[in-house]
Amino acid sequence: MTIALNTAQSLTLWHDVALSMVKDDEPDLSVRQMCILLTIYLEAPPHTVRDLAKKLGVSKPVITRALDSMGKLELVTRRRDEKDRRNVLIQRTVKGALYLERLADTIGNLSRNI
Amino acid sequence: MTIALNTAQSLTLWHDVALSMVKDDEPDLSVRQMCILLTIYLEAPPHTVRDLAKKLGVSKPVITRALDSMGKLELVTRRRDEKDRRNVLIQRTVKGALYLERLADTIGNLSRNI
DNA sequence: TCAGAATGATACGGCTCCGAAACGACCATT
DNA sequence: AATGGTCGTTTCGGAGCCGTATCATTCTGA
Repeated sequence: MTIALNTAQSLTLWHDVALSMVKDDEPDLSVRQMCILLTIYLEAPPHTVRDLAKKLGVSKPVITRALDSMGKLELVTRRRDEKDRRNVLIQRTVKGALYLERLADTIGNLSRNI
Repeated sequence: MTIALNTAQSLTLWHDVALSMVKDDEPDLSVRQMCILLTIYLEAPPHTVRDLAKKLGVSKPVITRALDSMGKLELVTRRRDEKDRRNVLIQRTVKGALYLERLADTIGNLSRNI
């Protein structure tokens, strides 16, 4: 199935979703944080700091700090890789999955009305 | 025409667009800034600080500061309302229109591939 | 005309984030 | 065991944004 949004539909959808994110109580994630979170949940593990930095084209500290913030919100967790203890494996959480499920619901519902 | 995105489609689209925003050179707009910008361009004028604050459910300083930032990027302009000089009318710019046109293109193109 | 309301901007203290550089822990090779 | 490379984190100064409270300007209506 192919979906194609025209200009007005694209912007309206983006606006409506952004508005719902602004209006709910939870603190807004930055575009970078959202991008990291979605990568972790959409792509197959394992996820490491260096891989994410490369995928997003940002520096490693950006990833570390974003994981700190989202870790406080319990949207992601970190664990040492026992096979190679230099690596940190980034993992999903129940709260993160629910957060993105809600986001998908919002997008899906709003996409129905444009 | 009705469009309905399922969960995976919604999140993939959001991820892809966020990634393209992160990767381009321009500084990322916050969710609030984006929401304000889209409101200005999608809804009919006039737009005032207090109206935008009410629509987004945020305080007036949030709007003032977002307009400052986006004004520096030349995405919006402000002008005094001569009929009631307490009001400030927020206006579109060529640069802002082009910015959103590009965003809509990105969304439209990425929506075609999911 | 003048007190009060309305509007947008600013001051303040606090928090987050940024990019670049340096760091400690760990691994691989010899 | 030593060395060089890899990985994630931390540090540093600087910049941006937040919410609350307050401000100056402008309008309104008794």
